[in-house]
Amino acid sequence: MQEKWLPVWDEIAPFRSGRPDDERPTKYVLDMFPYPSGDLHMGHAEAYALGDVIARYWVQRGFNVLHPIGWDSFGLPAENAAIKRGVDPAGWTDDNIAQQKASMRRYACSFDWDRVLQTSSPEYYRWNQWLFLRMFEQGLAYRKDSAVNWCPNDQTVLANEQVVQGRCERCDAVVTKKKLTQWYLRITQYADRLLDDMQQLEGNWPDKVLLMQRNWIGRSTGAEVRFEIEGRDEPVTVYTTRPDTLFGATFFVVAADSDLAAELAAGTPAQGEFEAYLEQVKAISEIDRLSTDRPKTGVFLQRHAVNPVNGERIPIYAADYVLADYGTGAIMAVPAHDQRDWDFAKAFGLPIVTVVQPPADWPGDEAYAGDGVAVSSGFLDGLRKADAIARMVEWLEEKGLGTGAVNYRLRDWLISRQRYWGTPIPIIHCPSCGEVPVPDDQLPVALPPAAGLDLKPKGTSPLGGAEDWVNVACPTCGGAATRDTDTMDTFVDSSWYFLRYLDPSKTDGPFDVDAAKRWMPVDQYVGGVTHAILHLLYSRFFTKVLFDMGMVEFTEPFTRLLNQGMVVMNGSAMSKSRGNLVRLSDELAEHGVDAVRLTMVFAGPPEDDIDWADVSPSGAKKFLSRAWRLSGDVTSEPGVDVTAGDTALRRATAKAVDEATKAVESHRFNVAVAKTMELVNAARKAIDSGPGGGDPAVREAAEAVAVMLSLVAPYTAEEMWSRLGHDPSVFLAGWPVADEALLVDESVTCIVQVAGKVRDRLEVPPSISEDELRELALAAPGVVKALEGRGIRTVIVRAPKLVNIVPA
RNA sequence: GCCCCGAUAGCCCAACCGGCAGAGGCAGUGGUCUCAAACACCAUCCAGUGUGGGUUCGAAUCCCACUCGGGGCACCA
Repeated sequence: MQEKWLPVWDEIAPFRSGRPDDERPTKYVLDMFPYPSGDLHMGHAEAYALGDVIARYWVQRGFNVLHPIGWDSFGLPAENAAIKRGVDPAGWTDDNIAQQKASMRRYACSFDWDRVLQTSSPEYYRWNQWLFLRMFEQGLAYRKDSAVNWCPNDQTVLANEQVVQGRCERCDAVVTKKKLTQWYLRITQYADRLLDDMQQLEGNWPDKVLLMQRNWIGRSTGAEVRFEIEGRDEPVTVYTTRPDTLFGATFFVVAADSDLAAELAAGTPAQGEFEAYLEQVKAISEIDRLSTDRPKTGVFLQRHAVNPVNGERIPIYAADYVLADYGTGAIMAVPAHDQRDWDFAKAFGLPIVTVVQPPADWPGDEAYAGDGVAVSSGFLDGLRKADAIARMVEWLEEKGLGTGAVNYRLRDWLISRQRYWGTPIPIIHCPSCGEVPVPDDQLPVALPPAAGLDLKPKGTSPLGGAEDWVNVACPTCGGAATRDTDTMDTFVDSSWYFLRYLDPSKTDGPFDVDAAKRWMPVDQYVGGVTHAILHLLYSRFFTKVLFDMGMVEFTEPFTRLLNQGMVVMNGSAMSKSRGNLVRLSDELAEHGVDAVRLTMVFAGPPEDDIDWADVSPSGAKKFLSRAWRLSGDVTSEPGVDVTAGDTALRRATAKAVDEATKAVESHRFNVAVAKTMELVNAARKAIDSGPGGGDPAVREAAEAVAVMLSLVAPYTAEEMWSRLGHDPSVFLAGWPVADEALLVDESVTCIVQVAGKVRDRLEVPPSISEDELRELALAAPGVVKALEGRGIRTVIVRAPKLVNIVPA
C-alpha cells in the first residue's frame, strides 16, 4: 500500500501550506524537531503520530495547516560520533537526516516538505549570528569572567540548566567548576516577564510545565540591607527574604569562593586558615556540595560587621553554604529562624536569638521559619511576619540602610561552548578595539572545514586550531585580530526555529515578519516534557527579545503545549544496555505503519507513558483490517441520499462523530479511536444482521470511519476511500458533521432509585417534565415494591435521566 | 525534606456539571465456519473504583488523613 499511495500523495501534496491563493484560515501545528543522531526511534514514532492527528484534524476541518519539520542538527552527539568514526560531522549529520527524512515519509507524517530546515546549514546559523549581534548591541549578549560549570568528559562548559543533580545532563559526568571568560545572554533581565506572561499559558500548557518554569525562575522578594564592616570603607550589602528577623542576626557569612571572602581574609590572622579552607571547598565535587545533609563548615575571618538595627558587632565567617552567585554572595545569619544558619550556629557555638515568637508547642530544637509575632525587635515588636517585613523595609529605606529587593534563582544563560559542531560566535577580538562584532554583511561566519582540525575535546575550542580562519583583520581598525573560537549552545538554534519555518530560504532576514503576523504564534506545540525548562524557557525569552525589537507582535511563541509521554518497555526506559530496546523499524516491518501509529495513539492519554509490553500492535492491525473490510461491503453508490438510510445506524454514526470530535479537540485521542471502533462494530452489525450493505446509512458510516481513520492510519483510510469509490485524497475529504437532530434520542432510559438503589427503569421522552416524571416514577412497580408502604421523605428529580426517592 | 501528578476488571484504558461503574482494546472461555487449523464472525467471563474517614438523597468524581507509584525542586538566604 505504501508503494501505491506515497507517489499519489506526492502528486496531490495535500499538506502544502504555502500556496499564495489559499484562503483557508490558518493553524500552526509544530512538532519538536529531532536530533539526527540515527534513524527514528519509538519515541519519535509516538510524538509524530500524535502531532499528526492534530495537524490532520485541522486540515479535515478546513484549515490551512502549517506543519513543518526540520533538524536540530548541531551539537555534541554528532560531534562525538564523528570523532569516534573519524568522519566529518557534516557528512555524518546529512546522512542521518536523509535516513530520518525517508523514514518520516514512509511513516506518512503530514509534514510540509517545502519548508524543511536544518540548523547546521550556514543559511540557518547565519541568523543565529545575526540575532546574537542584535543582542550584543542591546547589551543582552555579554562576556564575563566567572566560575562556570565544566564537564570534564565533554570538555566544555555547561549552562546551569544542563547540570542535573551535579552531573552533566548529557554524559552524566560529575560537573566541576572552572574560572573562564564566557559569553552570556542576559535572560535575567526578562525574568519578571517570563514569570508574569505565564498567565497567558495557564490552562493551555500542562500545569506541571508552568510550575517547573516558575520554580526555575524562582522569584523571591525581600530586602537588601547594608552592613558596615569594621576596617572596610564600603559597607557590604546582603539580600534577605526575612528583613523582619534582622534583630536576630547574630553572625555574618560570605561565600567562601567569592572575591569578597578573599578580600576580607587578606591580612588577617585567619588568612592562612581561610586559604586552606578555600582549597578544600574547591576540591569538593558539586555532588557532595549539593547534598543537604552535609555538616556545615566555615572559617571565622577574625573580622566583624555591624548589625544596622542595633549596632551589635557580629562575627564574619566564610562558608560554602552561601552561594557566591546568588544575591550578593553574603548573608546575614539568623539562626533562630533559618535552618541552615541554625545548623551553622550549632556547629560553631554561635548565639541564637529568637525574634519571632514560635507557637507554644514549638519544641525548639530547630529553626522556626513560620509566622509569628516579632519579639526582642525594637520597633517591630508585636507585628506579625508580613507587617514586620513591610515595616522593616520602610525603616531601612528611611535610614538609607537598605531597600526592598527582588531576587531570582534564574541565572544568565551561558552560551559559549568549546566545541566544533555549532554556530561560531561572530565576534572578533582586537588588541586595540576589544570585542568587535562581525559586520552583518560578512555573515555567516562559516565553520572552517573539520578536515585537519583536532576535534577531540581538550578544553579549548577546536576552532582555535584553524589558523587561517582565526586570524583576521579587525573590521574596525584593520589591525591583526582573532576570531572568537567558541561556538554557541545549540539551544540558541532551537530558540527561534519555529519562525524560520515561515520562510526557510529567506536570505534578507532571519524570518518573514509578515508571515509571522499570519501564522504565529504556534497554535499547538507537541513534544517531550524533557524540554519543559530549557528549550521552552529559552524560546520564550527569544520571543520577548524579538517583540522588543518590533519583529513580532506576540510575547509568547506557543499557545498550546502537549507533552507526550515516553515509550518504555517492561516498565523502564528503553536502552541497549538494559536489553529492552524495541526497534521502530522492526515494529514497522512486522505490523505496518498504520498499526504502529494506531497503537501509539490508542495506547492511552497522550501524556502517559506507553509500555510497549502492554499494548497490542497486532490488535491494532486486526481492527484496521476490520475497518477496511467495511469499505468492501458497501454496495450503494457514492453520493447516495443518506437520509434514506437506517435510522439506528445513522444515530450511531452521528454519535460516534460527535464524540470523536470532542475527544480529538480535547486531545483524548485514545477515546476518539475507541469511538471509531464502536462505529465500525455498529456498521458491521448493520451489514451482517441489519439492513445490509446496500443501506445508505452503511455508506455514511463507512465514509465517516475512513475520514476519522485518516488522522491515524493514512494508508488504510486512503485505501478505504478509494474502495468506496472516491478519488484521493481522503485527507481532504472534510471532517464529518454530526446531524444534530440525530443526536437527540427518541427516548431516554430513566433510572428510578429508592434510597440510592436502582429499583426500576422508565422509557421516557427526553423532554418530559419533572412533575410528570415524578408521578411515573412513584407509580413504577419496582418502586412500589421497594417502598412497601413506607412513607416518602423527598423525591429528587433530575429529568429525564434520574429520579431518587428517599423513604421516610 | 518540600511541592506536583496519579491509583477503576488479569492487563491497557473509558465514565460530561456528583446521578445505572464500562465506551474501546488485549488476554481468557464457549461457539459458528473448516477435513483440521489460522483468519473471520458471534457470544461470554471478569472489578464496585489503593486504604480509612467525612460531605451529600446519591461519591470513581468533592473534602481530610494515610499507603503505594511517577515526576519536579533541593544549602537560592
